[in-house]
Amino acid sequence: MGQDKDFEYLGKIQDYFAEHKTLPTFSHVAQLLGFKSKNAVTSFVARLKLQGFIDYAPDKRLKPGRRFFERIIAESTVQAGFATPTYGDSLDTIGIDDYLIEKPSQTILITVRGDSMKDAGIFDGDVVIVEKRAFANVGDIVVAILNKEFTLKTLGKEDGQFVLIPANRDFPVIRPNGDFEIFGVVVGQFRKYG
Amino acid sequence: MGQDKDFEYLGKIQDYFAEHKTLPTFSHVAQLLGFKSKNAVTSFVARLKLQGFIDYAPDKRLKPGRRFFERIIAESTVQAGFATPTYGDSLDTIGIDDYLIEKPSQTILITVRGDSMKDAGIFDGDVVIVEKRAFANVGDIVVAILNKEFTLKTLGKEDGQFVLIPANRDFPVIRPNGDFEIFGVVVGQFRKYG
DNA sequence: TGACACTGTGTACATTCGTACAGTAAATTT
DNA sequence: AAATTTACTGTACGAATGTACACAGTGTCA
Repeated sequence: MGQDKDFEYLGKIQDYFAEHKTLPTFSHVAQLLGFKSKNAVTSFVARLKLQGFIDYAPDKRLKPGRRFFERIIAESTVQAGFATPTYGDSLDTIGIDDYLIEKPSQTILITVRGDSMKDAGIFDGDVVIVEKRAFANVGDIVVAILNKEFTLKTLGKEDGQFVLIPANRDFPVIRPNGDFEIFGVVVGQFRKYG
Repeated sequence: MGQDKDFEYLGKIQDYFAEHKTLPTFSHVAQLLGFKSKNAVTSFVARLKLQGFIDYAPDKRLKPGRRFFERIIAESTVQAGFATPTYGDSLDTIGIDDYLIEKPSQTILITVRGDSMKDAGIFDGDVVIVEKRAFANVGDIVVAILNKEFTLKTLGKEDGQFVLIPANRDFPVIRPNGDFEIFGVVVGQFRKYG
């Protein structure tokens, strides 16, 4: 199938975008993919456009289509392993931003310092995605304002009183005497290695 | 200062990018900002370029500069707290993808099943970002192919032999007798709550 | 085998690009 | 008040853009 080759080409264009933050011109695409004619690009682009990977800007130049940033998620199971996925497979495919952030205007990113949420898989240096709102459920990981300080803890309840529980045995459960405020709820987390 | 007006203009251009995933041409910028001449754009762009917000693509068109996507990540410290960032909604959709994925075409996402990397902060259901390559350093978290099965472990060395170390005391260190292959290296991880 | 879609080549072309240069009007400096 | 700088207008222009059309090679399918 030409499909496979198109996806190989798409990969190169995605790499170009990752590097330059803009899509190449027709001529550059031709150069990038080894075509000797710009017209080869025209039809190639038309194919990708049908599938939503590439689109046209108001001025006919190329711009990323709605699926351009999508990524394939493969399933790994400890025992069974997984196969290398391709676009053809009907696996979930997502853009990470869209997946993690639902309400951009109410969402902020916070780099976490300290190990108090270590056992919840939130390490020093991780970034948490926080949706700003005043209400949370027991069990949610929340950003709370306590004594005018922000802190990241799991929201719990003891004897009808809300408590803030760290996910690390070395830290104490906080039982706020006065009141505290919920700044937001952690809806996601990410980490970069290296 | 003209500075303020420039930033106001920059905001409009960032909005344009958020919508179109590409920067406008000089003519469109003029239109967007209410200029009647393209040349007004030339000098305006020159100013933003000096500050690193906008750059030129290989073909002289505009592309986002290194500071264009500056995302507002607040720092949280356990004791000191953090301040609410000012530009709440300038998180663009490309931000996280771009941060986590450097080589899109060689990168795949894998949903992790099992608790074998729990102590490394990789939980059941988390998604890891894997850059496909055959070589890794000791200490890297790798996806290895062992007995035709894929597995996620930390790469270690014992007596000059590579070993695969799970980040969970309940799992054994794997000392491959035969050879194993490195499928890729984990360069990032993310998780969604709720 | 022949018809026919694909994929890419090569040439031609109107449109649009970003830039150069000359000029105006207002703000800033001296 | 004169000189200079800044911010923008307006026209002109070579270069590069994306598109159109004719054509060649390859594989597919009846």
